[in-house]
Amino acid sequence: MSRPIVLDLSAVILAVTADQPRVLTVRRRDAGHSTPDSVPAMPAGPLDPESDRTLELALRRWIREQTGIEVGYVEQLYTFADRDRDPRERSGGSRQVSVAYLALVHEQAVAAGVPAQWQNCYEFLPWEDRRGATRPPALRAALGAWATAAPSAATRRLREERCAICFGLTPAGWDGYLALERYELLYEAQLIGEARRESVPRSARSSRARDFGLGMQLDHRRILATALGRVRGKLKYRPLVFELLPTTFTLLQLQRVVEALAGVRLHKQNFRRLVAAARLVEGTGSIRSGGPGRPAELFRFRREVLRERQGPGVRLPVAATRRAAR
Amino acid sequence: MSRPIVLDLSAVILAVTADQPRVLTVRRRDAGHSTPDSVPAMPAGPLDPESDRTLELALRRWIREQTGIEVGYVEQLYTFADRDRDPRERSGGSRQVSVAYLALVHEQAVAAGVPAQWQNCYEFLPWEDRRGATRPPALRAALGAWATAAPSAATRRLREERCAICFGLTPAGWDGYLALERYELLYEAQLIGEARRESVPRSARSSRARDFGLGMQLDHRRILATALGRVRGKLKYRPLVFELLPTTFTLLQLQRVVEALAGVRLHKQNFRRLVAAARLVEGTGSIRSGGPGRPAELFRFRREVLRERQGPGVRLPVAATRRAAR
DNA sequence: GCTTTTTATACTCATATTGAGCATATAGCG
DNA sequence: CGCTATATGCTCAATATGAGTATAAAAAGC
Repeated sequence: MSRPIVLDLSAVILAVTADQPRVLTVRRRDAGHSTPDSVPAMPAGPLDPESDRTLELALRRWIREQTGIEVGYVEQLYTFADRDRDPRERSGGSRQVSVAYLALVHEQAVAAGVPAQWQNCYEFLPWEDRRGATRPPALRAALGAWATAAPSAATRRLREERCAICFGLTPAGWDGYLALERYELLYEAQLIGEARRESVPRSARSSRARDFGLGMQLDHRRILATALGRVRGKLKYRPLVFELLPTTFTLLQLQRVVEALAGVRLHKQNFRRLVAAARLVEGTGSIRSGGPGRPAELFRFRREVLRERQGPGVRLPVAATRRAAR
Repeated sequence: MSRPIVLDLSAVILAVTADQPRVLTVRRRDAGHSTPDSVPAMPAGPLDPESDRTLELALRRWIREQTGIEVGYVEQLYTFADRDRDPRERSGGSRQVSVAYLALVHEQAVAAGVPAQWQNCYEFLPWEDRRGATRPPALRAALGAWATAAPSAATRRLREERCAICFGLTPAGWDGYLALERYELLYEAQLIGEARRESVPRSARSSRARDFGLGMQLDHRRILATALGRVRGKLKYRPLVFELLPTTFTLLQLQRVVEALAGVRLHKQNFRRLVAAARLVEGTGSIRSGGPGRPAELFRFRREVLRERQGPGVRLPVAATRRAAR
């Protein structure tokens, strides 16, 4: 019989806390991984072809077992199956296929003793956060060097064009949806640690190459980039944000969650006009004070919007993302 | 060792010809299927975990072998893995997982002797075509009957609400993107032949239940619905249409392809204003005559639009889809 | 040759949406 | 009180959208 297939379920579990998108990571204790235990990974585990009726049920089971957390909204992301994406394969093991899922939750405490941890998504993909001045300053230079190092003038122009589109240096501006394209560009440019870890024996690794952001096990950072791109795209036409918010919230809370995911700042007055016009939310009458500033009204999601509007979501203004590109 | 996993690649290969979206189907000759050979299926074949480096390469290999056609644009759609989605499993076989892909091509002739065939997508999903008066007239009544037959008043209201949203009976109008939701609704309502074929022994099948549209093998119609929804959504923010058009085309050709996929009619003058304003195309100067009417200028896709615009695509006007709903 | 039909393309116009501000209200704090 | 921070209301110009009208240029029918 031919080499067997192992089908893994992996979960990108996202929450937004304190204006930051957070991802739930585990420190895997499985044997067989060549990467050290200290490298974070997504919760993941194999499908049991006998007893798991659906992929989603298997996924929820693994999440529960590995993190103790119950997830609500879940959606399938992508299936990763390139050969040698897992070093276990090279040592003659089975073919490792991974079906990745996206889950959205409110951040909840991890039980004591469970080796799971919430981490800021942008620690792994720092170039994706365009809200402040915190993006990696050396990135642009490194990309320029990569383009210059092209073997031919034509390749060089292609590389420059790709960089310009991916990083918003064109009139089109910054497009949050392209998170995966950016990851793959940086991977090709050897600016992602995993690119070297997987293709070169440990001893021969180029020490000159650098890594922007923290690394993850296997291709889990690619999976995270896929998830981020998907969320950013879907935000615009599905009411996903509300999965990440408490049942009642202020408009600023809503805006901050959108901004955290999209990675850009928005114009406050226009944002509230937008959600008001789209009738995405309704006031509850009650008011939340406590912090500084004038107290804000609490709102809740209007489910009825699904009946009233096509593609109900928070359409991000393009200009805001154009501004962020500067 | 536990029951093995077989990973299939299946391809929804779409083209648009004569104002109709077409899908490439095969008459499978494999043994082991309980469905008769005359039922169409998508091209599909198992991943060879030894020799197939990536899923996409395996997919292209299977498409070539089964249809003789070379596909260009390819994108992963979804992974289907529910238990018992394939009757081969029930007879103690391996777990059947299928990674579905979408491919876009220009319709090309199938070589003689190859058991592949182009068919109109809307023959399988007739309710998805809202361009004319051709939608199944009895569908609405059948859905109404299903809602009425609900076991409780609450369930009934839920069913009615789902029908209204899915079939555009609300102020939100018709949303082409919801193709999969509609399929699943009809499946639940026992208005899809496959729903009965799979859950009930052949002898006990309800003869009263009906099927709107032609059936396909296994869950391939569900996969087709997934593909249609994906194309319709992505059309709006990616220049997918041009994969289906020759290098030069008239604006009416472009509009007809969009309409065929979206399943709705569009306002001609506004459509050309839209593509002109988005700078998606550029005139070639040459002119195509031959048919009736004033000759039209030939246009070509402007690749540069990727640098200039965010989410470059054919944003369908919502109102057009609202009109179609009436 | 003239009319009808069919398609292409230009232009109009009222209305809606967007981007960017200004202005004012109401809290906590030193 | 004055300062700062947030909430919320409102304006205004620039664009985009929906729905037409008008005219041009071909083929087909007679």
